[in-house]
Amino acid sequence: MQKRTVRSADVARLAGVSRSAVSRTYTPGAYVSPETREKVLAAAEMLNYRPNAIARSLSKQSSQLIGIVASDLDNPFYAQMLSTLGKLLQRQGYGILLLIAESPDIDGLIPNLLSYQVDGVILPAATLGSQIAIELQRSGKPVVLVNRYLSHDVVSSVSGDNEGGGAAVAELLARTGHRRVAFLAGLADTSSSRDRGRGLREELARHGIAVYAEAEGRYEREAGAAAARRLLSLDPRPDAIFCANDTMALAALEVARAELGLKVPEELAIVGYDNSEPTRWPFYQLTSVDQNLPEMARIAIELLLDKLAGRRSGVDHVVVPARLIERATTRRRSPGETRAATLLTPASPHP
Amino acid sequence: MQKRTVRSADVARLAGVSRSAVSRTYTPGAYVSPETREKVLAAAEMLNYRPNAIARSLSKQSSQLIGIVASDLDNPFYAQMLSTLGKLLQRQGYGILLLIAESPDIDGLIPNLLSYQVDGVILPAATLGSQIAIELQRSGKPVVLVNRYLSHDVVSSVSGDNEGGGAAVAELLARTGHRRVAFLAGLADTSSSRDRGRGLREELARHGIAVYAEAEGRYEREAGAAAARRLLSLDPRPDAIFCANDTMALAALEVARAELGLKVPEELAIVGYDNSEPTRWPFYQLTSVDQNLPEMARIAIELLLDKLAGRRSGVDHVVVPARLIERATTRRRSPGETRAATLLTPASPHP
DNA sequence: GGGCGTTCTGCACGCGCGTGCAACCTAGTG
DNA sequence: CACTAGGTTGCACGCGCGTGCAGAACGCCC
Repeated sequence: MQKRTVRSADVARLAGVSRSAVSRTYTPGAYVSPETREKVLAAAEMLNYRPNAIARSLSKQSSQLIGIVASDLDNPFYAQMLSTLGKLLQRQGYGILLLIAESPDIDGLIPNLLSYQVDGVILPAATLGSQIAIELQRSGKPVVLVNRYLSHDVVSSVSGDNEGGGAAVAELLARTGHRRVAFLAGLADTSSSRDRGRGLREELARHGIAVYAEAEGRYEREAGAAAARRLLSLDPRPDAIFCANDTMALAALEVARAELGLKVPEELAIVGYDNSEPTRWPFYQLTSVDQNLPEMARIAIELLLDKLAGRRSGVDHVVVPARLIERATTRRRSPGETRAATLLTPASPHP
Repeated sequence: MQKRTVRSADVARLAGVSRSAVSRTYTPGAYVSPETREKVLAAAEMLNYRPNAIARSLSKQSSQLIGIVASDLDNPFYAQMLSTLGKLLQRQGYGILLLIAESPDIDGLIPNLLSYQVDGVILPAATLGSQIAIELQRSGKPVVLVNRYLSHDVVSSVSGDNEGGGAAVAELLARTGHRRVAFLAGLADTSSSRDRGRGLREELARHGIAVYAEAEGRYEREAGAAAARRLLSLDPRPDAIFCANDTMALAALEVARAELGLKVPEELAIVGYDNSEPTRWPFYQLTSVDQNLPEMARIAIELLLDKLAGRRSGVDHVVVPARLIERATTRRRSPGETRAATLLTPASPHP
């Protein structure tokens, strides 16, 4: 049990040096003779001294804290994103100030973040109000958006190649003979959903095919199932559905199999997005698109730290390539197409 | 773009009052006349002033920050636990300092947490070294363990009623005529796995049944599947498997159905733990045990805040009742047992 | 008019640490 | 021995804010 907080002055007294010497011992690249440093460290050890980061922050005008605004942690993609971002930041010596976005008053919580003088902010969220990002940016702090970008070139971002992912899906579906391809969108006002749809549409068009039908499933299971039912009740029925995320794709798969008795992929192909864990489960084997989350996280951190270090200024938009992962809910390509297939068929998600 | 950080002195000057008046305006329960407060708020608004929480922390010797050590965010249970804890803390005006536990050097990161002068720490993790908790406790900060407890009465904790959960499963399996009940354990050195096993064992014993076999699946999918294969290759085969979490239970279910062609629940009953989302998916319909996560989170926060406010001292261990959720992977009770069944068959997880 | 209580304000110090600057010490050189 | 350069150290101030204390302003009553 710690009686009283140990200050650098206590260490200095015990070591027989000045407080400055203690401070410098803990400041990389400061002038301290080896002997002094030894004495200080010994005394610190004895007193169980830890520099007070709060005081340091105040003095140095930098908290070594990064704010992360998390939302949608029920979604494994964002949970893992948070975990990965956090690990990377920790390794760089940063602390993480976490803000859980609740629908009502995110705006009320952001100032709270700022009041702790975070050095920068990461916003990993497709569904977060853009207002926040702009406001943060205006406060002068480095901000990086993950998995969303703003049309006005105001805030830096890193996102997956949603358009490319959609296009890859279109290419596969077209080549394997589908002509009535439906799109099950996520949230209408997210760039991710829009771009996946656009990629699909444009690549299909290149093959002389139009998107057969569209519905919105808000990225959720129930809404996705309902949308799938609507799509599958069309006459003639779609022969393929591209869903803007895995959650909706799995729901669609269950509707198709259990409710309608459809054979997948023979009568209906289904493709998801995110390459989440359940896609690999034997009952599903869902063809999906991998976003390369680790790379997205890595780049987000890189962007942010570069800005902090003044190595980079201005606004960047980085797009991370996506990868189509073919599994059992889509038809195999015919042998004659092996070459094209090689480009897109992966062994492991990311080598 | 903020030119320079706005200090309380700037506000004071503009408002024509002293710096103290500004400070008191932002301190609930301090003496300020309504007119002064008005002037201050107007000036603050004009300058876009936000009190510097770092400086406040230093001065008040309290950071209003709670440390949360997160691990296993891939597990939806812990992801949601983090989310819930975070929301509750935010509503109470606390900030969250997040630490992602990485296997190698958690011990190296904890001091980092402490150096930011967190007011308290929450450790939601079954697999986290107990050493850390004890060390934290020794630093004099309030600590609450979630979903794990230490045998020595040293650190406060809140956990689910693992023993009761295991017992409820035993009761169900015994009543529905099973005699060869296997236990698929999680990690051997976690209290959660041990207690679930003990509850099962003791309640089965009360029905004159011994646990038929045991295996360890480390709470993971692959290891769980392997363990399930081992259990199911016994002769005679178990007629029920209780798995220490849903992940392993789903894996076992797939092994049973897809690899061995077993009919569930006719030939084999399977029960999981956590009542996670996939248990509700139509393909699985897994009987499971709900831990009442929201209640666990609520109590964890309550314990911590009570300690912070000095309303509670000493060590508490709170156990939150668990609830058996019967679905399609276990047999229905016979009509004669309706009364007993009512006790345990839930409509919704928690009313 | 004087005394007193109430309400509010400002002063000044402290929270724990970083760091520019000057002073100090040592060794080396002429 | 005098002098200088280089290496170390300590002093003192600042980071932005909270708060005890003394005093000011005001109103009230005798």
